[in-house]
Amino acid sequence: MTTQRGISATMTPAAKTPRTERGRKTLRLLLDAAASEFGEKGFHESSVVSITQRAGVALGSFYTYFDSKDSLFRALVQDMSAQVRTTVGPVMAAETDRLEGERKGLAEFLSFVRQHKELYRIIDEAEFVDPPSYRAHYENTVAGYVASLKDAAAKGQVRADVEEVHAWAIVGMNVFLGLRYGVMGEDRHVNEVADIASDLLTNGLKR
Amino acid sequence: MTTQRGISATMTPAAKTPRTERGRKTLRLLLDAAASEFGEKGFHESSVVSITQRAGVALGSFYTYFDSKDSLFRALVQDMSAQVRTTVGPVMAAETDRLEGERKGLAEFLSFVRQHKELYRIIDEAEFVDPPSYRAHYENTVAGYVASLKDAAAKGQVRADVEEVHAWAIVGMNVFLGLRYGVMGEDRHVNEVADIASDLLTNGLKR
DNA sequence: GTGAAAGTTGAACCATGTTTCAACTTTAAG
DNA sequence: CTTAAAGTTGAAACATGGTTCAACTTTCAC
Repeated sequence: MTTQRGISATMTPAAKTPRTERGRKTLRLLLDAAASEFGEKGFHESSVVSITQRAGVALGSFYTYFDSKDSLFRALVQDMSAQVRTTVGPVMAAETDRLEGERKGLAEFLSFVRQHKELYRIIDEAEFVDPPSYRAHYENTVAGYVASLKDAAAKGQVRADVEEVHAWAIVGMNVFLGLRYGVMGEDRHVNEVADIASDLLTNGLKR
Repeated sequence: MTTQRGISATMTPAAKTPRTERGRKTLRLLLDAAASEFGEKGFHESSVVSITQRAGVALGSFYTYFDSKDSLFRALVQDMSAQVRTTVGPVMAAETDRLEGERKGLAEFLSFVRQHKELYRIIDEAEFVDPPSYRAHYENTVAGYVASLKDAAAKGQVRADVEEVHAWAIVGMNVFLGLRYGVMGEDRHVNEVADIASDLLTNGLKR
């Protein structure tokens, strides 16, 4: 479940930039350890001590790279939010038909969640630990949906009256499907779920 | 935002039952104070000291009624979960047509959330403080949806193939609409949102 | 009225965990 | 090589806040 990744371009000064190779390595160790720890125990049950132990680094070293436990969490949320966007976005955009893009996008999202359960949980907890990050994450997501839905409407691919309410509804749908069929259990095939949801979204519930 | 309510029948032994009138009054003071405090600050920022201060009761009295801060939280989640069900359920059930029931139910849910922002937030945090309660809350909700959708399908009111995936999708939709148009902002009329969502759910996105 | 049960009180105890810091080691540029 | 900057270390200071408890007050059934 450990995510091997570098320090992305979107990583803000939440983390103090290391100057040497050794420093970069230590920072990455801390970030990966934190992702696992937060994912398993949640923010408040996680401790800096335990994170540094996981990382195989001394307690004091933590404060070479982060101002506080909170600032580490903030860094992680931003990193993860960006990861979701850059993973799912392109898959959706690649499709010319918006509804087909939605289906493919949901399948990709479910796979992503299954591979990154810990990161998914981190975003959820941001609602309480760092509300602005949480809001920003969903507002960004929804804004993207509104734009792309209006675009599709102009092309006649979906109904003409799409707006913000539809976008929130769709995002909520996807988030809960991710929670149930990504995090809570994997008792359904990703494509099966995506097909059913896509059909519901396209044609509605009426018979 | 303070919810004046008695000790409901569904309240489990999480709280020690008081034997006198005076005791019942104190317990109610503590529950109401806790609902406000958890709603404003979240579980971990809330303290037993502060809750007892709000309630105008001595610190030690808290432990006359609850084993721990956790057990208080658990009592609150159960109480609130039941409140949502008993408020929204009947409104939905009163309608003979399932799709119309869904519209009315969502409108009722949005109103409920606006009046009980603090309780809504408490359920969300249960994902981290008390996962079993959280799971139970949504699994109960979804189970109810599945049953009622299958019932409607038998009557020919909705498509015949409705199943669990649809239910999770609908619940996710409603939860996010509640988050956005109930908690985050009230910039839309409850009925407007319910109408749009209901239309989407009935007819889908295709033009 | 009376006394045993119920309820109240808040200081003290205790556990946990964040943050600081001064001595020490490693790195890498010149 | 040399040495200043970067990085490391972990014990200790510090802060917070949950929980206990023994003395005290109120309630209410008889």
